[in-house]
Amino acid sequence: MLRKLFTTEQNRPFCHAKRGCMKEKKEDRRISRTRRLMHEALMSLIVEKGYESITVQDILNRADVGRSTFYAHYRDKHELLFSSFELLRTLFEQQQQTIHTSRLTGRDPEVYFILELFRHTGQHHKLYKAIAGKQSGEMILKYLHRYLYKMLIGPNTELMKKRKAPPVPIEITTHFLVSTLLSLITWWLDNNMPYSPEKMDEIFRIMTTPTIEAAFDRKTTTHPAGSIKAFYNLFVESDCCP
Amino acid sequence: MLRKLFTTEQNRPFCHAKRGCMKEKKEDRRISRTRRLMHEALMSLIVEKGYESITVQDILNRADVGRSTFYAHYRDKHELLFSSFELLRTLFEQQQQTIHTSRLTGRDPEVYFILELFRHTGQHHKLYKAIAGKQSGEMILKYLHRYLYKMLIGPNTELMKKRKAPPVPIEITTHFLVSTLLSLITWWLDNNMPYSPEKMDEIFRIMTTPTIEAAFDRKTTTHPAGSIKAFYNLFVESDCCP
DNA sequence: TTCATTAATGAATATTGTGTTCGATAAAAG
DNA sequence: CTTTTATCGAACACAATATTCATTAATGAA
Repeated sequence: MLRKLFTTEQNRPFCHAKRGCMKEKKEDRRISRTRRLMHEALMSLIVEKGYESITVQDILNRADVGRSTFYAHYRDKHELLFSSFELLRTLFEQQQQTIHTSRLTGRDPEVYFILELFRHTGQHHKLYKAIAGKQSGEMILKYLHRYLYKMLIGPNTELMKKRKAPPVPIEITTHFLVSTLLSLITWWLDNNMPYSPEKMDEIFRIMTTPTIEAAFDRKTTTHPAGSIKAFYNLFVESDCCP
Repeated sequence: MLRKLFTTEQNRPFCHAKRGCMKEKKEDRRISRTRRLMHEALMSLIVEKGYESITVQDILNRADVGRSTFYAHYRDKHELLFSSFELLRTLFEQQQQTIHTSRLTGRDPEVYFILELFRHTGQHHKLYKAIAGKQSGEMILKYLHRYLYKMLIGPNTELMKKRKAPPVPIEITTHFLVSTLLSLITWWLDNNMPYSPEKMDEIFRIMTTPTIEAAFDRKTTTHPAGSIKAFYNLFVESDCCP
């Protein structure tokens, strides 16, 4: 029975990571092999001809798997793409976790978030280019936007609302920050990463810091560095589960 | 013959505007009527159920035209959407033209570009929401990005490159500015335009002005207003034809 | 008004892509 | 070795796309 595949995994077909899975069930080699093949097929196809124009048949040909096998794993190609993204996301969050715990002493870890994001993106640039580059689909970009929004700013909106009457409404500022970050990442990927992650991190700060100062009430902070620090403090510490 | 429709128009099926068309050929009323019906159908359908999920059959039902009629005009629904955007674009450019010629004396017209863009967007917000809002397809957003890029900055890149060694590469700054503008517009539309075009224009300046100053070499301009002015001077005067 | 032109019609049809089913096969686990 | 189960592959139903062509009717020009 094909459906058995789902019944054994109990409605969580994409639990690739160890996050939350106490029992490290050894996955059937055939399953991981098939999934890997399909992921690789999708990624290479996106780079070649763009996400939208890919058909399931293309994926089957490239991955060399049967039609029924595909639908045993994913409902459609969107779900396949989504699960690719989930793999990267959990990987990044694990790396974040280890970095933060190993840096208990030393300078504030919050400040490194953007840098780590660029590093991680560069590390897996082929995958990220497929997912977030020119050729990707709208769906995943919107999802990324929501994800970064929640990850960076969403849960801490209350903190930001305490400031009285900023010249620019807060929703716009947050929307703007996420858009800027996302546009920097996609630009970087689509232009074959001409600068280092460190440089991109620096650029992000140069471009957003003055805006943050201008958008929030400048008078509440005497030292400009204060507002920047306050903003970066909002970054991590969100238990976001989209 | 249905194909006659295209042979008479000689491979430029969407020459609705006068731009470049010297001979004002009176278009058959049936053609413009059919196209109008299909445009209206598409726009209302996008607002209702989102662009991606619309089928050609939906458009046919809503517009009440025959299947073959649709394909006589447009290759697919993408082309229909694209031609809708073209109508708005030429309308905006005509408005810009008349505004600029009527304001020969007075303050610099370049500065009004963003404001006029917001006003025009607000004026036709239903159409723009369909085209650029949450429900639209990604295709047109990417096209809008390219269009604004060319319109605002692209042709004048040489001018900007004369500045020596700015702290942020110019390509990134331009990309950033277009992304900011686009994200402001889509945010504004998706949130039912809670602020006036004037306020949005102000917000755009508040958010981008400090970045422009930071991204370009601050030391080359003594007066902050100078660099802003220089930037806005780059805006208009482009004969962009995407 | 008349008349040649041509856009629109609608029904038929080929084509493509999606998603499902099921018995047979082969690989993995125990 | 035996049981389990993921994969195969071919068939199928279905939905949507895109094309065709003879017929109808609206249009613009005389």
